[in-house]
Amino acid sequence: MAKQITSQQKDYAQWYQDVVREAKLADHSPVRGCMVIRPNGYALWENMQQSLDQMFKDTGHSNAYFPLFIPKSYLSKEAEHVEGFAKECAVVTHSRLINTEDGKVDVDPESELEEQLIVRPTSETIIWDTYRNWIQSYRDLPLLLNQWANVVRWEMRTRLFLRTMEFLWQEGHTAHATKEEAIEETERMLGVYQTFAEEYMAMPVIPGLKTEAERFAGAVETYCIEALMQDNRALQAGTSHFLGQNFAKAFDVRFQDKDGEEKFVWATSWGVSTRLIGGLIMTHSDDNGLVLPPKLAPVQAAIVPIWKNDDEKAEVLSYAGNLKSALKEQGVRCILDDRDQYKPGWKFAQHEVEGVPLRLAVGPRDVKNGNVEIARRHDRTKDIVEVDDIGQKVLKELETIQSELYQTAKKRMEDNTRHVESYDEFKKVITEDGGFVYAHWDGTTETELKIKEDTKATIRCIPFDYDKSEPGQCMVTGQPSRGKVIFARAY
RNA sequence: CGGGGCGUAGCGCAGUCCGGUAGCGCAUCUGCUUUGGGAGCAGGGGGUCGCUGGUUCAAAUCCAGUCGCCCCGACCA
Repeated sequence: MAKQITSQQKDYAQWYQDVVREAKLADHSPVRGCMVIRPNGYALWENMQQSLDQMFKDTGHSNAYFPLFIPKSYLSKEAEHVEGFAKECAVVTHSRLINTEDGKVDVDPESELEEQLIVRPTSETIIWDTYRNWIQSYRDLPLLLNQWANVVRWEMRTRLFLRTMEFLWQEGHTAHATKEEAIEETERMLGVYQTFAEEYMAMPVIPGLKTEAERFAGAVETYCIEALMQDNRALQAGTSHFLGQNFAKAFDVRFQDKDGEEKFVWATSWGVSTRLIGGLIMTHSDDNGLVLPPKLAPVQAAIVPIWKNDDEKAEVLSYAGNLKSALKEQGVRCILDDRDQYKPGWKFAQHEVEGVPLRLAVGPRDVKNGNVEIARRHDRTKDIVEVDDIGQKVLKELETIQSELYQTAKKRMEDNTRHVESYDEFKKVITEDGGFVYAHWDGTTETELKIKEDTKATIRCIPFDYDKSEPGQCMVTGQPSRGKVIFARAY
């Protein structure tokens, strides 16, 4: 039925691209590595934004906006930070174009900038430079800001939503008087991300700590949530960083504490991006196209009327109109697809490939019998139900779907999480099964890199229950290990 | 940056080997019939064949450049 979608089994990467295209989420732009987010994709992002934004507000944060351009010199102020991002920065060097004789345009060599500008790959530097001016006293703390923005990272290899050169995200940047408070904030926001991933995206995640090799450039600790995609590769879905006093020192952000002493502030930053859309696709969708969780679906229910002649059309549309009102009354995001130029079958297929969770079909038969046909996208089941109390019934269906999507995804993650004891076993499992693999590791970057080189697997995180797990010996070196960490091949 | 693939109508492609009026499917427009899982028939519109140069009576096709995009790897959210 699906038009142009390669099966997951045949070629998962191609399937992913096909779904993005057929569900009209995004197009490739004329510029390599950039994407045009189409209305369907952007509506999804808006719903994500809305939910997250509310959660940020509920935890005391305010939104602000910092500039796209960052003076080049700022990047050099925090040594590790610059090292992490230097290789992927877009640089603005000129400010003008001129017309050339052959009717084209060229950069005006005379417009060269005195100080070149970096297009932000992230905003720590410009924000901390600003915070210096805003923070003098402990009374100015904590400073809890977030911004919704685009950032640019000059990537070698891109994939729509998962890694593009420009992407949309939010970045929270907070300043605190004490280390403890900053760590608490880092953990709190990771919790927000976990809640969002699980309750809204219906995407189970494992929260944990990044190893030194995977840590954000400039952070003391990076916390993350890791999800497992249908092809058994891991996806870092969100990160929250405890920045210590690194940026405070680099940008000289001090405050006078209650005890009268001048101290550097403690910092955090945290972000999720349009990458989440990629994660959403690879968590729930199938060979028929996109599957969306009701809480984030731009359209939760599509009503498709069916008629043969004008008389039927009139009565079916009237019936369907009442149906729509009943759903709207319950706050269901629904559309009545009364387009005349498409046949019902075409509409069924379109809403299916675009991931609309519920389809309500009504024809003359239903009008006569007081029924509605309800079709669920995620498991492709259909039922005829009585139209009485349809609003409540639909709400209930949406709740069930949301929960079933989560349960299915969670079971898949659990079924693909394995424990190994030896390196041979590890290599076999990583290669043949993929998924999350718990194994003992001696805690050194050297061993981690060797494993990566041997198997392409990286440590996705040191899970939070690490200290509770059994000590053992590193599967590679035999050195003592405090507990098992989670490996996977990742996006 | 390596390996592979592709640039021909809005989209997907054939045509290129072997040079000879630029085609097919979908989409689009008009009309009629249709409508419970991507409708049928008839008629129409739409193209600097990525770009530059060369060979030739003649180039989408051959030759030499060049630009771009996609996929797979190395780096990364």
